[in-house]
Amino acid sequence: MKENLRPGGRSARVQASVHKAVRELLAEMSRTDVTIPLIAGKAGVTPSTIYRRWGDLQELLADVAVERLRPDMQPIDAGSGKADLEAWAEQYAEEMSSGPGREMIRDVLAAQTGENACKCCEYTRQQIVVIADRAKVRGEIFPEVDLVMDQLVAPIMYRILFGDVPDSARVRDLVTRVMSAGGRA
Amino acid sequence: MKENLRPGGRSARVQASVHKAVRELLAEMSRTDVTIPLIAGKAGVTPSTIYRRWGDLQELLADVAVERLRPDMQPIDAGSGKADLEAWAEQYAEEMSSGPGREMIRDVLAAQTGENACKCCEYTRQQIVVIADRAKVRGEIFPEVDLVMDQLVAPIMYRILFGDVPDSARVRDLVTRVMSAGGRA
DNA sequence: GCCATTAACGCAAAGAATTTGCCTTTGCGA
DNA sequence: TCGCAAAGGCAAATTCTTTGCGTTAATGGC
Repeated sequence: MKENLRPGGRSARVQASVHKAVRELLAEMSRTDVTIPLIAGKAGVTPSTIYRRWGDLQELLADVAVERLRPDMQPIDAGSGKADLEAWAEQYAEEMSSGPGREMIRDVLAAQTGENACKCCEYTRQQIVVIADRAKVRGEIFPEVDLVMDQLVAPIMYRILFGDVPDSARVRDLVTRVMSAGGRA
Repeated sequence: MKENLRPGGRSARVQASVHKAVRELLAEMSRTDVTIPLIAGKAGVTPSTIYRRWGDLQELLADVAVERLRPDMQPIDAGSGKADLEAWAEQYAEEMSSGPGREMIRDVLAAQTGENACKCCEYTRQQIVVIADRAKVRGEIFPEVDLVMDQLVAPIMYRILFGDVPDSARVRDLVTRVMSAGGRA
């Protein structure tokens, strides 16, 4: 794979217009009504182009979803590691358990390629790393990033995926627990 | 929904033969090659029957997957709460991270109906409850079931879903942590 | 036990999506 | 500039999905 995605390339243009078409269609109709011929029409390409590049609708949706799941900013600085983590976790839980959030996660996980799911996990991890680094610079005690992934991110995501939306109180509990459980310099 | 599934009913027969056909087809070919007409042919029904009952392939696969994810036995008794949990968690992680295991989870999560995912989570929870009850009968200290779900099951599942297969050592660490973290009578 | 009711299925035709072969265009490097 | 290789357009063939209508099987009242 050569990943011919230089800004001016034809591949890049096609990808951009197809992604844009998907985002617009998802915004204006139900996910189950979106089809590849529809996307192709809106994007100004032929369906066969999409089939050849993405294989099927599932993969295309996963591709678009993972892009939308990329954080668009650093976690806000709330003054301390715990406050940072609390603020971040609440926002994360809220975004991910919203209708569109759940659909994006589903799209990412439903794709055959595990690659997109990895990316998605990596984005989250990076956010935690930023918070952890900030805490370390302040000289605070902060748990290992892996511990936060296991004890905070994983439970939030598990509940969202398996039917039970976590509320703010529970998220705060999780934060408190992870902060007291594995702290170290 | 009336759930006309008495053993002798026609609905029950159709469901059984369709499920069986799906299981057999999944065993002998790739998931992406399985189609509804194929299943219908093998099950001895017409495709329209399947479309009307399940809606699409995704829902049917989810239906079959959740059935296969139902535990077929109680967690083994290894002598103590911690040993029970360790044995159970290792087996769970292994089954779920195997190729077929991952596919079943994906199928369940990819379906639009969250119902199947809930069931799946409930099955797991029940297994933990059994282990917890057994520990309590023995007079042992054992953590709350919710805590075990958050700190053991969720991390295992998160890693499986988002690309990183947990090995035995990590599973044991998780068990140790949850046993020491939240123990109570 | 028999008949009316209704939900589910089979069949087949119509409609929509997917695959594929072949040709053209585009971007890249010699 | 030219040739090469990768990607896209087009259209035909195939396959899947939807739907209307008639039939069958299970259920409940009598």
